[in-house]
Formats: sequence, C-alpha cells, structure tokens
Amino acid sequence: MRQPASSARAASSSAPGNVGDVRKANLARVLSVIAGAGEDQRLSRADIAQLSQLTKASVSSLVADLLAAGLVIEIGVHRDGERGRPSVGLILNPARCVMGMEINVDYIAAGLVDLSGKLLAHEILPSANHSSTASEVLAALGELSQRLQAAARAQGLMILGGGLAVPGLVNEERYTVLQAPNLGWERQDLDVAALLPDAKTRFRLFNEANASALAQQQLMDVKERDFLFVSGEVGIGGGLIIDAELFAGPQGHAGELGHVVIAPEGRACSCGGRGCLETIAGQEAILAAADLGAMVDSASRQRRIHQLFQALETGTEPALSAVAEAGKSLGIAVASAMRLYDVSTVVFGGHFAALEQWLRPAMEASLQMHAPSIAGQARLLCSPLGQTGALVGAARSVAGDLLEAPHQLVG
Amino acid sequence: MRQPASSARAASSSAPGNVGDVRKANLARVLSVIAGAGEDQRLSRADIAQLSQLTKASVSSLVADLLAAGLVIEIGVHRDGERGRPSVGLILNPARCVMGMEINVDYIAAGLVDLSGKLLAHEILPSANHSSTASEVLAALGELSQRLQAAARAQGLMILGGGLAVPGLVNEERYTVLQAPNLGWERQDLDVAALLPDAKTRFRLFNEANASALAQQQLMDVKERDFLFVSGEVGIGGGLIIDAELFAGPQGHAGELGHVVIAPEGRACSCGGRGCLETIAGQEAILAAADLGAMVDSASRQRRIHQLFQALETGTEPALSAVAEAGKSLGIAVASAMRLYDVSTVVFGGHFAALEQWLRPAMEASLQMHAPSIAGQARLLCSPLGQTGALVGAARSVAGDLLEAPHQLVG
DNA sequence: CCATATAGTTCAGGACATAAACTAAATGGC
DNA sequence: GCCATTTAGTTTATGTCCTGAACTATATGG
Repeated sequence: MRQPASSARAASSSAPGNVGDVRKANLARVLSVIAGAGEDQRLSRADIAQLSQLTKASVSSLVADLLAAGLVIEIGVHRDGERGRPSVGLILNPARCVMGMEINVDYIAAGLVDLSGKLLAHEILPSANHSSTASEVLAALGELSQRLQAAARAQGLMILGGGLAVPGLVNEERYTVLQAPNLGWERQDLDVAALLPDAKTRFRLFNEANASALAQQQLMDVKERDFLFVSGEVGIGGGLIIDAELFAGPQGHAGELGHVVIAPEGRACSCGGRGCLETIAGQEAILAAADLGAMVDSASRQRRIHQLFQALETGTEPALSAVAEAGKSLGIAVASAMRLYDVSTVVFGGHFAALEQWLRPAMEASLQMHAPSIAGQARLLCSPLGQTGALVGAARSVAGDLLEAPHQLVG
Repeated sequence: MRQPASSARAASSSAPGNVGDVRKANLARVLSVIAGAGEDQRLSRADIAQLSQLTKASVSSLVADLLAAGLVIEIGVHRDGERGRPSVGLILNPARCVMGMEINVDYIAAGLVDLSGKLLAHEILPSANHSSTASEVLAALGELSQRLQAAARAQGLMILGGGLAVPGLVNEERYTVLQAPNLGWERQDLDVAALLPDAKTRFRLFNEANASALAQQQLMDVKERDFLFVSGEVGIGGGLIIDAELFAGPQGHAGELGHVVIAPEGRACSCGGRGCLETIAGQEAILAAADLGAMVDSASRQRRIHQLFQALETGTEPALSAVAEAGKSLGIAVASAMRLYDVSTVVFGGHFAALEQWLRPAMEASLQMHAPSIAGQARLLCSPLGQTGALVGAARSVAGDLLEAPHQLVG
C-alpha cells in the first residue's frame, strides 16, 4: 500500500525543486488534458501541445512515457476529407481501473471504475451492518472485492488502486474509522490490505458524504467548482467541494452538517448535544415524527420508509408535517453553512433527494426567511446518485490522485 | 497595480512547466527558509542549504538573485571560539515594507509593516465613518497614507505593496466593497491607486475579520495551523485559517459567523434574516439588551460601551444577562462552525476579547451543552490584537505574497 | 506524380540543479 | 609566527529537460 494522497502531496511540496519536477508536473499536465477531453474526443499530440501550451517535442516525449506506463493508449483516427498526415488519437487506457467500495448501514457495495470515472461493473449486497462487527463486514466486503477482482482479470482490467467509503468519521492516514454511530462502530482499525491485496495498490478511506460529493462533482457543469453535498442517510453528512477539490478540513471531518445546531432548546442528539439538525431531519427523526415507530433494525427501517412515502403520497398527517419540519430545519442549517462556506450551490442526496417534492417548499421558505440575501442566488439541487454514488466517488478520487501524480507509475 | 494574489497564483499554476519554474520555486523556497528563521537568527548560505535540502551551489546562486532584488541583505556575523571560515548572515531586508491600512466604523488607520511582519510605524485617526461617504473616507486615508509614505522615505524604507481592510464583504479583484452595512456602504468601487500611487505596487483589499485572522496567525504557535478568528466589532465577522492559509471561500466571503442562525424564531436582523448571531451578540444588540439605548452614532456608542463595562464591573443587571446571552449564542454558533470547518481552536477578538470574563462562562456552558464531543478538545482563546490588528494582517499577507513569488522582483 | 497540409520526430541550444573539486577565511596547537 | 584543521562559499563538469527549428511521415487533391 502506498501512502495516501494527502501525505504524498505534502512530501512532494516539501521536496526541493529540481529539473525532474518539471517533468513530473508536465506529465500530470498532459494527462489532465487527455482526461479533460470529452468522452470520445480523441486528442492528438498536436492537440495536446496546443491545449497544454507545451511544444510538440515535449508532448511527444511525455506521451511516450505515459504510453509506457500504460496510463494512455493510442487509438486510430480516420478523418474523412482532411489533408495532411492523420493524427493518432490518445485516450486514457480503458483497461486501467480503480476499485471503489462502500460500507453503509444496510448494504455493502463494490465496483470497478475506469480512469475517466466511468463505472464498469459493480455489485451491491444487502447487509445489516449495524448488528455486525467490523471484521465480519470487512470479510464480506473482501469476498465481494475478490469477485470483482476476478471479473477484472477476466476482462483484462488492471486495478491500480482502491477507495472505501464509510458513513462516519475516518482517519485516512491510519485507515481507522473513528466514529460511525450508525454502524455502531468506534475506533475500528480496518485491515484494508485484505480488501485489495496487491502491494502496488494505492488505497484510501473516505467519509461517505465526501465520497458522494466527489461523485456528484462528475455530474455537475465544469464551471460549478464550488458546492456543498448534503447526504441524507441514517445520519446527515456533508461533503464540500471548493475550487473543484474536496475541502476536508484539518482532520478530514469538515462538512458535517448533521450536528449543526438549529434548535438551541431542542431534543437531545446521539452526539451528546442538543438541537442538532439530525434530531429533526435524520431518517429516524423523520420516521419518529411521522408516528412510524422507532425500531432501529434495517429490515424495519426499509418497511417504515416505505410507509412514510405511502403516507406522503396520500397526503396524510403527521408524515407531511414531519417532512416539512425537516425541510424547515434543513433550510436553517443550509443558510448557516452557505454563509460560513461561501457557497451558493447545495446538492441534496440520499433520502433528501427522494423526499424533494415534500421537503423543498419548506426548505426554500426557511432559507428565504433566515437568509434572504443569499436565497436569491442559491441553487438547491437534488442528486440522482444512487447506492453506487459513494463507491464511484471514492474510486474516482483515487483515480484522480493517480492522474495527478503519473510519475509514480512512469519508468 | 499588479494583479491580486489569487489570479497571479492561478496564472502560474496554469502555465506550462519549464525549467525556469524550478528556479521560481526555489527562490521562494530559500526566501521562506530565511523568513521562517527566528527574529534575529541569522542563517548562512550553508544553513539554508541544509534547511532547504538544496545544494550549497544552488543556494549561493539563488541568494545572489535575492540580494540583487533587495529582498535580502547580508549582515556580518561573529561567532566566538568556533573554527572555520565565518559565515555571512542573511536576513530579510529590513528596509523593505508594506503599507497596511484599515477603515473601520469609528477610525481609520495605516501603518508600515516590514517583510517579517513587524509593525514599524503606524497612525490611528478617530473618524466617524458611518456618516461619511466612501470618497471622503478614502481622501482622509489617502492623507494618512501620504504621511506614512513620507516617514518611510525619511527612514529609507521602500514600500513594496499595500493592503486595506474594511469591515464588510469585498471583491478583491475589482477593489470593490460589496456590502459594509456598518459603514452604510454598498457597492463602492475604491480608487486604491490614490491610496498608494506607485505603479509598481501590489495592493490587496481584505475583509477586516480575515485580515485580523492573518495578524492573529503571527501570534500563534507555528504548529497551530488551523483556527477560526471571530471578530466582535459593530458586526461579527470571522476569518478562517486552514493549513496556515486563509480560507476565503469562492467569493472571499467565507467565515461570516455573524449571520449563522442561532434562534430560528429570533429577532429580525439587518441582513433581512432572522435569529442571526449578530442579533444577540453584536455590539448594538448587547447594548440594547443591557438597556443602554439604541443610538447609532460613534460618539454615543463609545460612551455606552463604557457604561456597559461599568455595569458589568458592578455586577448590575440587565448588563450581566445581556452579555451572558451573547455568550450562550456565541457558544452555539461556534459549535456549528467548529463542526462545519473541523477546527478545534477559536480565537475571539474585538469586544468579545474585552468581555471575556463575563462572556466565557456562558459560552463554554453552551458549547458543552450543544457539542460535548468537541467541547473537550476545543481551545477558546482571546486575542490581544488591538486597533492595529487588521492593518498588520493585511500588510503581512501582502508581504507573504511577495515572499512567495520573489521571481516577480528578481532580475 | 507532385504540391500542399498536417502530424510527429530529431537535434542543437540554453537554463538549471547537482556533486565534487576548489578557494577563502577563520581557530588553535606548536 | 606558522601550519593543520575546520567550516563557508564558489567554480566546474555533467545530466535532465524544455524549446524552437529543421526534418521526416503521411495523408488529400489536382
């Protein structure tokens, strides 16, 4: 296992500058131009030279290294009716991929994601993880991983790294889950080497909301470089993208919207606090307020969520007001977060996206009431990401690390 | 006027990598080692080579450029009783400085700050700016600036740039104050060229809280790389330092703690919202809750603040509970901000620092109640920064930009 | 078959960091 | 007073890498 990206980045920035660094930077530059091109837009060396502002000579040399490293492949191009020597197309090697995985409360999932971020194959396995120990869950995920590794071998795919998303706070450097109350985990060291054994592999651990934010980024307009992703799962998480990069904060725990205080005299929260957003807009809180009981096992939650939607669709109280109350609280929390982060786009995922039609009116009214000066420019979107969102985001981010540091794979 | 740092940085990162970039990076590297040395620690070329991990040959060559650019000077060193050729000390040129300025509600200020961040000279002028137009205030500040420019000339100081802090939201690129409700300004373009006319000058515009945070950074332990500075002035601002850099957000408005919602059903705020922190912990709110009237001119505010402290020292209600209520609200807002930013250190400045003994108990109790899991590691400090804080921070930041991009001044 | 156009490669030149050899300037023992 | 020793700093040969210009490769179209 290589070092996670953060420390690798720190190391490279603290290293002295020598001429070789220029090549590292330019390898990454060329690769980012290739990766930045559209789906089936095949750039030639000449195109890359123009886009990267490097000379054709440099580009040829750099591309040769990328070809040798297997990050890029040449692909024939036929341009009808144009003069001149035909160009050779260059694309990211579609036979290189990253394994994304997720452990959530009610399922585990894994998938193969290519360097362009496309999900090639995946498998989702229902699994009541709250009642399981970390090692049991990891064993099951390990099996899932092995199946996908076999699938990769069968298709000639090389796995260059992996990412795992969990619904809780993680220490990325130590591969430790610090707190995942909805899994019932606390301070669990994860033996990630067992998930993806190849020693040459780069592996990173993610918070579920952060990973989902990274997946959401792929769906946004490239100009939308700043947004907050709010993940409504059993808990409420948040992932912040600033200047097209994940803003994780000093310890990697930034964005945790679930425990923003929105009712100072409110209910006690599982975090020990009082009046947190999660006590009103979390899944359990909504279900409880909708008079759908308070049992916590996975099977019953699925059933109760189904009942909630039935009640909403028939316009039955107290379900309607439970969701409206959640929307109102969400509007307050989002108002504060938008102010503190200075973002004007917020994307809602998980149950918030599913509840959009009942949630949005109350949320917008609340935002208008508490922050009229920003409500006008606010863009509140709902995410189409499903259960593969977090694994795709985790894998995509690891793939991005590889594309940013191609010299590690060259020569 | 050169471009502000943000665009300059973007430009350099989007430029293609050539060998010259290595030199730019190494110039900055050597300079940061010199700047990072203690007050009167005089590093030799040999010391720098060790600390920067560059070779002696490279350091000699780089230092020669920095000397030629006037950013660094040689200074004799006598080491008693040591063998070997004596080293030549290198320090930041003490004859280079940056002009910091501030426009606040009740005063204007300007000062000269050397490249190490030391305030060399300053002047503070009481000025009731709420009742003045932007051009009047700028004219007065221009005069102040001229006096300091004359002082600089008299002392042989060369002014390399300037920074101006204002209590409001700014657009740094356009030198525009977007909103400064406490000055009564909205969308004011500032003719900063009139403040510091030299065409070679780099000039930047700052939010007051951000500038203060940058000044506070100088007072912190170097290991304290992440903290939130909360500025209690007429309004409540915030400046966030993450990884030893200002986190300004996409538009430069991040950190605005004053309009975090802490009482959803609370009082209307000047921002048009409801229940913002400022409606309870802002200066006017505290004075009003302490039954000290609600007149808004500067002279009366100074008098009423004096009365507030008298009442607090004699333990008189309702002053005590007004401040306690502010502390409670501050605790709630800080709990949310600490969660969202993932910082564990918060530094309070302005009237919050002055009110510490009456504010702190309520604030700590509130933080403990609303976020017990982070209250334990939370470090809540009060800042000793006075009225020169913002100007020093603005100047220091501009000086930092110069030290980060020395190639602009070399050759 | 050849002019034209575009893609990509080769090669000389210059900037830069590096390592090793070299010069400079002090101390301290004799 | 002289010389070995020690540390500071400079000079020089070498290799990497980008650049620009010349050159080769490969298509179209008259």
